[in-house]
Amino acid sequence: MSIKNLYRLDANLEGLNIEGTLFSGQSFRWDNYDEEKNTFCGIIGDDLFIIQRVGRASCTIRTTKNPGQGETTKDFITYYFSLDIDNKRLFHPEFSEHYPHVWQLIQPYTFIKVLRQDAFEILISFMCAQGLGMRIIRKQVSELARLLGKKHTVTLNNKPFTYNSFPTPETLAAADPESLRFCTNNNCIRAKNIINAAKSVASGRLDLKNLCDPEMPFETARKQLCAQPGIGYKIADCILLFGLHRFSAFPIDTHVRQYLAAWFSIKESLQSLTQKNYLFLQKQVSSILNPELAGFAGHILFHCWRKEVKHLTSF
DNA sequence: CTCCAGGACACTT
DNA sequence: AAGTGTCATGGA
Repeated sequence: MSIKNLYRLDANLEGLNIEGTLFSGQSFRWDNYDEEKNTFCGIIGDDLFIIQRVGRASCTIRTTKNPGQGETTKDFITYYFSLDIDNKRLFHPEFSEHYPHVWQLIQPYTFIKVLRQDAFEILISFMCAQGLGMRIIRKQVSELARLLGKKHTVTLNNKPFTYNSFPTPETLAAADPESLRFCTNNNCIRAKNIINAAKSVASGRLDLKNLCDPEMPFETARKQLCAQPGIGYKIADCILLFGLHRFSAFPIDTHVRQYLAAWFSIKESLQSLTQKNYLFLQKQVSSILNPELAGFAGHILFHCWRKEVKHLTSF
């Protein structure tokens, strides 16, 4: 295994709330880097990223990533952290008048970015997310990487630092369900579904690049995802939002249901979440949030609800 | 022991 | 098509 030297990139990431962004529960491969203060450590593809906050609006990034052809590392960061999206567009101007209490509460969270993450990694990660807590989801994802991902070692602070990439579709497709269940919270059905999805991607039957293409209608993309065993509307919407960069996708889970009822007085939100009700709630949301970026905005509400109201700390 | 955690699916009406 | 029950499993 090769040891690469990290190089330093100074980037002015104005308006990027790093802690909120990385711990908002959308990415399961970012964590605190305990050796340095205010520093976060993430794995994107084969590369390690160490991001340290410097002052209020700026941070230092160290990464193993080499600038690709025609793309600088800063370009990549801009894309990955969605710095091209102006968060002021997320909420209608009237929002603060209609929901002053919510508006006040979300102020510290309005800088949060939805990350444009790798489609396959997100596909599998959110398949691990049905009916489980955030902590266990993270555990599953890191176990998958540890068991089947490519191992890398780099020098960090003059010491070797080891991390694993997320497994490729081919590797996961070839995995054995009985051994994979140790990565899926001991759930054999989930292990099977994940292998099946990996096979679909590896064989080209499920073309993630195609799903990512804005030319493909949203509903068509969602339908293709839901055709996979183990993926319903909710997980499909998560994949669309975080992995396929469709910021209109608005996943509704137990927390979203709670805030839809508490903050926006949508009483149907407390009824059972049937498919019909799920779609009905999404329709209601489209009249509250900018439909084009509803999922992006929803993620800010999601994070704020969990932290400010539920006082949850695990992300 | 009970309840909850970023649901999905088969099985009735 | 729409509603209801069942499955699954570790952690608080």
